[in-house]
Amino acid sequence: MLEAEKDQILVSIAVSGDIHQVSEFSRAYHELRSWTAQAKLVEEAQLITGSRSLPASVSLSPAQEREFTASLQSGQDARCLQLIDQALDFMLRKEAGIGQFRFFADSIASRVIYFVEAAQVEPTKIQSLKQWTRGLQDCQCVTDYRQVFRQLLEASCSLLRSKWDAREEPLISKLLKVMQTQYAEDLSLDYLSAKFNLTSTYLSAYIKDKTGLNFSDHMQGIRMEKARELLACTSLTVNEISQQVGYLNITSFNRTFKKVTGITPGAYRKRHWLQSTSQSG
DNA sequence: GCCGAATACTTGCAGTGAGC
DNA sequence: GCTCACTGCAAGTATTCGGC
Repeated sequence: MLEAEKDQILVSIAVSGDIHQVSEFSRAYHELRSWTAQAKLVEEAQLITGSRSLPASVSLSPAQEREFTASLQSGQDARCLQLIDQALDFMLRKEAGIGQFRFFADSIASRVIYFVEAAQVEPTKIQSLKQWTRGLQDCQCVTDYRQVFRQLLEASCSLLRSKWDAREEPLISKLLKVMQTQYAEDLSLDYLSAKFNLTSTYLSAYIKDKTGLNFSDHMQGIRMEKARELLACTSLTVNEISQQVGYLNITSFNRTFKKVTGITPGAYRKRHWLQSTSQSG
């Protein structure tokens, strides 16, 4: 019997008369297991007759990873979920196997737990978070994954936000608040260091030490999130959006946007528009 | 914990060209 | 004509490292 999957699937095994040794059966069993891991994440029944080719990459891109980490650490669960949704959509489109979905879920969950532990949240609260991560192992469809990720990320970000707000790190909490509210202005490390009576070099190192990310990474993450929102939900020109999110120059905005998302602002808007029209129509 | 100097990186400007 | 993408270059800014 497929012990690990006994609660989720029912398997009937017919043994060919050609198999005489236990080792042969064992090999067939492991082959079958690898096939089940390659099954598509769909709710309808599937007929699996052999191995199939799977998408090579099922993780966040390096830029998405940086943004996910920045959003997680600053307690922005909505943006974290957006990135997860994008990744799950991509995996669905590429017909990733259920094993790849599990691997992706495990890697995200362990990263979330790592950062919550690094923030020195009380162990009892971390234990309750781990319940959500265990829930990821029981997901049967992409809707399940979205739901469990939502619960996990909302709880984790809430813990991280309250940790900063609990005045254990009052300075970093204030800094993140300024960055999140004044991203549209010409916000520099010099401005912040003057505001908090520190040198810019010390402040730079302090932000990196406390959050794991640089000042630039934080600002970029916040600005790009807002830019995506404006591109998707408004008819403002790219130039207007670049100014609204704090770039004085559209060239810098275009360059940064492409670096972070992999596509230009115009292409992003077009793609979002195509997706929304195909969903509504 | 904090600072100064060197280095690395980002930004803004100017210019060009493609597409509508 | 307008918007957008792209490039090279110079200037400005952020990061890192060694030291106090």
